[in-house]
Amino acid sequence: MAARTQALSRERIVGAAVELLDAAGESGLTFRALSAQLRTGPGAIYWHVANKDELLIAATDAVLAPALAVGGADDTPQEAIRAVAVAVFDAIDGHPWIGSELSRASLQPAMLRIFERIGRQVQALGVPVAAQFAAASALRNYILGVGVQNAANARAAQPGADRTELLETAAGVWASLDPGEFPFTRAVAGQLSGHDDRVQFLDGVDLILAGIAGLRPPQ
Amino acid sequence: MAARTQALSRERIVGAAVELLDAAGESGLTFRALSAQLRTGPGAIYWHVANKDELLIAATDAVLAPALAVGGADDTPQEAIRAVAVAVFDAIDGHPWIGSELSRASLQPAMLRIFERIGRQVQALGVPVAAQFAAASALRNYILGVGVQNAANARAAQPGADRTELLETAAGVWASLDPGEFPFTRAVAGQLSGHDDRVQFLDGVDLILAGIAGLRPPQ
DNA sequence: ACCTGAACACCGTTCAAGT
DNA sequence: ACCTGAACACCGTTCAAGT
Repeated sequence: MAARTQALSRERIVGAAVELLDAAGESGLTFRALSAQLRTGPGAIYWHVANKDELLIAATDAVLAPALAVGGADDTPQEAIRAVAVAVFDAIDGHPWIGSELSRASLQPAMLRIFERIGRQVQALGVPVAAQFAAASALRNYILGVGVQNAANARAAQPGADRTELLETAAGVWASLDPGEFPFTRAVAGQLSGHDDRVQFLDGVDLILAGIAGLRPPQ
Repeated sequence: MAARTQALSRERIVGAAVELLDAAGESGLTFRALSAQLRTGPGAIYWHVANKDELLIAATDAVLAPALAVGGADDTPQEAIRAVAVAVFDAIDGHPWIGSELSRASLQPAMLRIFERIGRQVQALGVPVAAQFAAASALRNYILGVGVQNAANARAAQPGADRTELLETAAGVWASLDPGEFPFTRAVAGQLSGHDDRVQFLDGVDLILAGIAGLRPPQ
């Protein structure tokens, strides 16, 4: 069968939006570019999607929802939390625009999914009910903070750069700061360029998990 | 002396930008609105500021730098870290646009200031050198995550709403989620509307501080 | 019900021309 | 050195008109 123009649908629109965002970043997604790729007019998209915000939220969820389907049934709660954290980290690494998008709407489905996944494991850890909300929030906020930070790093650099190059650049800026005003930041600049930020991200998760462990009543 | 048109300057431009952002949010800052308020043409601003990104970074730093000048000399490291965290939290509460802006550029001065302040206190806590970077990063990432989240909440609601109203709205959404898919989020929805999110923010800081305490070698 | 594409009301940014 | 403001190259979104 010959290739034929497919009918427009919300799914096709969201899929094309993800492609544009991956290929050209946040500024690459315009209704004109999107409608050109879909071989239609810009107005057609509005029949399936209310506006650009809704499109961005849908694109974020389309990438994150499958990424969050990780972790075996026999994981410990700590392992399951690390698995969620790594899934979000890697999704943002592969699609930096997600990092900025997650920070635009707090009740978007992707954010709720992350919170829910973490919260169940916090329950499984035996954290008292009154402290579960704070514990799950702390983990989610940390993960969101790292993701946003990494997305900003990626946006600041040239499109092709990988994480190692980004860290080199940041290390250079840190090392050139005023020693009187930024002694600490300068002192740790060396660690920045050598380290694996994925490992350090998980160290931070473990730090919070260690704090959460202290919330558990003595058995 | 009669009021007279002041000469344009970077400071006046940044000050007017902060006023516009506070009054009308991120979408309120345009070069046309800004130049109208400064009684000049849009092109004049470009003599003092390279572009809109630089203007936003300068506006963020103009609000955060003085806010970070808190804390007495006799604070414990923990107290000093909490003071920095609260300063950032309150600055974002009063100027929600800062929350989004902080997430746009990782090497901007406001972000570096926060990291430096926290890092010095982490040193003072006696954390081993090799772990200082991870500890300071974890705290900064958590603070950034909360700030971004709160800014998103504020943007989602009507301009006048205070934090209590925002939480009520979120609690309503959470309570209406599918029980099969979101049991944890639904279960804690009740805690959301009753609690003080400023207190809970500090609970999260304490959680990380507790984890960091475990990094200290036994004396 | 769904698509078309011109038109509207904006943007950030540039730049020749002024003082 | 600094300011002016028209103009350029875009945006998101709407809507009459089509099928």
